[in-house]
Amino acid sequence: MFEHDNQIIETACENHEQHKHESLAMPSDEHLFELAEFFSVIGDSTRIKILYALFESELCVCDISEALGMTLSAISHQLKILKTARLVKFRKVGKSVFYSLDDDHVKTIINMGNQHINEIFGNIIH
Amino acid sequence: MFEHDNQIIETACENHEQHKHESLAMPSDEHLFELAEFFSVIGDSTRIKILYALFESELCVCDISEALGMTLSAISHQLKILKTARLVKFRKVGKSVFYSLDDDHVKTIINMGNQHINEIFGNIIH
DNA sequence: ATAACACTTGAACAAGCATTCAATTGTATA
DNA sequence: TATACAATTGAATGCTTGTTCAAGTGTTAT
Repeated sequence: MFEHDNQIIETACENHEQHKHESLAMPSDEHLFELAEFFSVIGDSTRIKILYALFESELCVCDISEALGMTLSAISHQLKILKTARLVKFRKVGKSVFYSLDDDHVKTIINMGNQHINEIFGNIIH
Repeated sequence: MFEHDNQIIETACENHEQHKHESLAMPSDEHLFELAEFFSVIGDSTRIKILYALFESELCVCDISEALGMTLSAISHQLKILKTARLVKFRKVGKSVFYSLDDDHVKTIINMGNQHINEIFGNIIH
């Protein structure tokens, strides 16, 4: 489960009753890594802005670039990350490449994030 | 909304019909930043592991350190980030500090992340 | 008071990452 | 064919960030 092998843990605490129970609920390190990676993909201002822009409609790279006020290159790099994470898909039309959400429940996850932020900061969005 | 001011956008694309509609749905930069920050807090393996450990029961720093096979210092630093993001709360008992989830719907968000990962990779967790 | 323990903190270091720049690919048009 | 345009790519840069290390705080026990 956890790799204690090449690390020295400095503890002699004695409140360890339910350790066996915890281990049962903990997914594999591999899964945990993928989970963390997914959240870190949407944990970036630029990428969240791109996703928000795509909530409305599909857009070409050029459109997104203009909407966010960032260079084509910067957007393209971020789209690659979103593409790899399977959050966006694309279709080519002539010179343009149109991007859209690959998965509708990403919207749901982001909205739950909104809910959390609103509870914390107590403000209303858009 | 977006700061186009001190950036040069290299585009002359002409597929710009629905820009006014997009702007309506886009939250403020400040909100977007907080949202991204929230997701980046749970977008780290160590912090996700800590949260998973706390799903079961409240734990002292020492317990978490042992469960994850990491030093007290490393865990303490990460707990500070989780504390600042209001994802965990704590109570002091003698020498120990017991941490627990501050907000139950973080569990829901993480489980939605699990759902996404499972759809992408097609494997079943724990 | 002294020692031991649980935990925190700040500085330092290395690894990771977002943006920029320059060059390149591929498609459409003159 | 040559030019322009949309988009991608890779290297370089600077910023961010997770962990370690060493020192410190506060609490309990001897």
